Amino acid sequence: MLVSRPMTARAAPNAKKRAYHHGDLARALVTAAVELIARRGPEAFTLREAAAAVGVTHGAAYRHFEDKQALLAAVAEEGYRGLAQRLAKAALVPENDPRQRIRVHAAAYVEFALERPAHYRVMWGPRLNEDGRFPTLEAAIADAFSRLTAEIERGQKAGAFRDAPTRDLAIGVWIAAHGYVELVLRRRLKVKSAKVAVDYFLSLLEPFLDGLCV
Amino acid sequence: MLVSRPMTARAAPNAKKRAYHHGDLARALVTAAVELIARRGPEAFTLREAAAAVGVTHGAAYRHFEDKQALLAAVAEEGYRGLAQRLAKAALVPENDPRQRIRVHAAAYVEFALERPAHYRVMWGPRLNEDGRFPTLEAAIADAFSRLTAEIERGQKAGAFRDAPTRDLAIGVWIAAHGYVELVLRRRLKVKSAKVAVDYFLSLLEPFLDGLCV
DNA sequence: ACCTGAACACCGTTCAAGT
DNA sequence: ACCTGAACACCGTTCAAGT
Repeated sequence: MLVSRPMTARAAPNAKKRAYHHGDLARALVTAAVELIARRGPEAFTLREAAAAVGVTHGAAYRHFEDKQALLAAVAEEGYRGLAQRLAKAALVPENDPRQRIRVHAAAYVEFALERPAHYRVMWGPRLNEDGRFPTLEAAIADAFSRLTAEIERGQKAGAFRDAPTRDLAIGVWIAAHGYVELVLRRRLKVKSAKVAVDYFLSLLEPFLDGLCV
Repeated sequence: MLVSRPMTARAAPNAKKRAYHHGDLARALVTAAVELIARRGPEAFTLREAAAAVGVTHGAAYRHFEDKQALLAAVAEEGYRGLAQRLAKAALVPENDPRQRIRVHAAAYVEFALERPAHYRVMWGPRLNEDGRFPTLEAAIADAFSRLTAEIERGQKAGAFRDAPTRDLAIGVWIAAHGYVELVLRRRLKVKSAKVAVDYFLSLLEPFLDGLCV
């Protein structure tokens, strides 16, 4: 986790210690990386460009991140935190029908991914799955996923959902949502707009929801 | 430096045009790429190493492939052809229950992916989705997917599946299978063996199958 | 402690030149 | 026509040196 420093990038109007010290270079690099990735895609992203974007030599990044993957892990982590927030917001809808609540959560997931396709792809980056190398990332993933589990549990407690392992049903929603997002992002499925994409996903989910509800 | 150069399987046994002509360099590069990727992962794969593996200068690859992506597209295409074959084999099971037939197809998909995780990841490579750049790849994808559609149609004609658009139900199976594979390959889900992974997937699919069947 | 500047060992891509 | 050899413009990573 990042330790707060006296000076942040956007504060200090007449700061003078910019000579070679940056306020919070780690944070600034992540922010720059998120923006660069959103603009030009994860494949085009380079450490050097991120460093240049915050006005620093590329070697400086290694004082804060072990390597490029570590920076990407931080980017992914921020993504999962945003996803968790979005799902938390979904949980606040004034709706009591458990089935409809699952729809709202599933829609929130897909919406989030399609709003930031490049960032979402970093969240599934190939080098982010090395056994326990990025524990805070794993925690963020678990936290986001727990929102789905909590919602399934709610429906089960209300007696609306089938009596199967809660976690398994939550994974069922997750694989459907993620699989769908991939099909769209990889253009296996052409969609005219994000809204159409979300509605179509909800229609695909209907058989599962029928099976989910008792 | 002596590099062994395996002739392609169907090439002339005692061809002598090795001077600087290769029998079928395009094919050989794809084969070498598939093997390298399987051994060291898609991220570590380089054009130069593939060229070296077949005993040719890296620049030579450009006589046969426009760029690295074109070679990867050929690798992906071969993957989808293998997947289509596997699904075709699944369709031959002596089983008439439509629901069980879908299980067999879904299991075949996941098995295939987990047998060759690196190759499977190339099949979903980020640069393979550019509008119509690789038409033969797109055809191979469509062919593989059509096996799922055909199976859903079969069940619908038998009156076993719900009366929803055939394609939508097939996509439902696809997103579940692909989403699940991703969770496993990206270690979001830990599985002890491929067999356990397949069985677990089938259990996750049950709610969908309940909703699919009328 | 934090960053620079220069180096290193790689890449993908291009292209004149050979055969 | 097909391939080589050398070049080009990049990468990620490392590290002595500056402040």
